[in-house]
Amino acid sequence: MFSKTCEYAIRAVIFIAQQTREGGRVSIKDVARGINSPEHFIAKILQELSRKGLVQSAKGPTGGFYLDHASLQQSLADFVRAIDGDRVFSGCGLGLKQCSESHPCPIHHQFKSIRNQLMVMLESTQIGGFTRELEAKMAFLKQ
Amino acid sequence: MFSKTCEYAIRAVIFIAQQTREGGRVSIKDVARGINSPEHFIAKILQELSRKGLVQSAKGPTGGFYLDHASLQQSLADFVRAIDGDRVFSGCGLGLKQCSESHPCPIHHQFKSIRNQLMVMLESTQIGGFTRELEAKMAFLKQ
DNA sequence: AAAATAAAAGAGTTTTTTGTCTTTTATTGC
DNA sequence: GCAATAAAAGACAAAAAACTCTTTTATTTT
Ligand code: FES
Ligand code: FES
Repeated sequence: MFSKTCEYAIRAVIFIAQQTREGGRVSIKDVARGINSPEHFIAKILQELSRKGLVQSAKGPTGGFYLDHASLQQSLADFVRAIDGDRVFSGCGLGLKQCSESHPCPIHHQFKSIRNQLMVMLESTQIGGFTRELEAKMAFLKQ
Repeated sequence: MFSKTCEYAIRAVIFIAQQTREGGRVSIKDVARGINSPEHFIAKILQELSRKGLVQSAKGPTGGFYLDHASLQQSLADFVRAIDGDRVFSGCGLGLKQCSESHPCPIHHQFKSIRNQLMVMLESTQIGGFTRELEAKMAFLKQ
C-alpha cells in the first residue's frame, strides 16, 4: 500500500509528535529506537521531510526533531504525498498509465471508491492526533 | 497497492478470459499486445499462474493460454493472493511486522476497515465477469 | 576558543522488483 | 519422422527501493 519509506515516515512523525508534546526535541537515535527502524535510514527520511517543512529540526546539543503548530496539524495524507507522491490517491489499480473516467480499467469504479475512502481517511486524520492512544498504550509504533 | 507483476497478471487473465470466451487459445504475444506489457515478463507471470493452476495452457501449434470453467470463476482475490501473497489483505498499514487487534498501530481500526472493503471487493469479483464491458468498450486493459 | 553533540549531506551497498534473452520441451500438421 | 509453433525453463541485466557508512556543518556548553 505505502512504501517502506512512507511507513517509517508516518511512524516516525507520530512518534515525534508524542515525544515532544510539551516542547523539547527528540534525536534520530531515539526515533529509530522508538519505532524500531534502521537509524540511518530514518535519518534520511526525516531529512527529506525537514527540507519540505513537514517536520522541524535543530542541530547541535539540545537539538533534534520536533513539530511546530502547523506540522502537528498536517494530515496523514500530506505525509504520504510528500513521500510516495499521489499514485496512492489517483493511480489506476491495474497499473494503466493513467486512471480515467472515460477510459477506465475493468475495476475502475469499485477501486476508485475504495481509493477515495482511503484518501478521506488519510486527509481527515492529523498526525498530532494519536498522542492520547499512545500514552494509554492502546496503540503502538513498534512490535 | 498491488505489485506491477500482479497488475499485469490480472490484466492478462481478464484479457485471456475475454479472448477465449468461445473456446480457443491466446498466445503470449497476443496477451502482451492486448494488455501492453513486456512479452517475456508476462510469459513468466503466466507460467507461474499456470503452475498454480489458475490459468491453463497448451504447447505447440493451436496452443496458448485459456481458462477452464473453474479458473473463470476464481475471484480477483485469488489471483492477488497467488502473486502478492496476503499482505494486501492482512498486512499492517504502517508496516508493523504483524497487524494485530491487541497490539494495533495508531491507524489500525480505520485502515482495517478499508482493507476489508478492498478484500470484499476482490473476493466478490470473478475474473470472467468483465467480458461484456470489454466488448462494449466500456472498459479497457491498456491505454 | 575548544570539545561535544546532533542533524545534513553525500557516496556507497544490498536486496528486491522489473524486465530481457536464450535454450529446451512439448505438440501439431504435414 | 520433420518442420513449425508455442509454452516452459533458466540465466541474466537493469532499475528501483531499502539500507549503511563516512564526512561535513551548525549549535551549544564549558
Ligand atoms: S482506470 Fe483503473 S482505477 Fe481508474
Ligand atoms: S496493526 Fe497496523 S493496521 Fe493493524
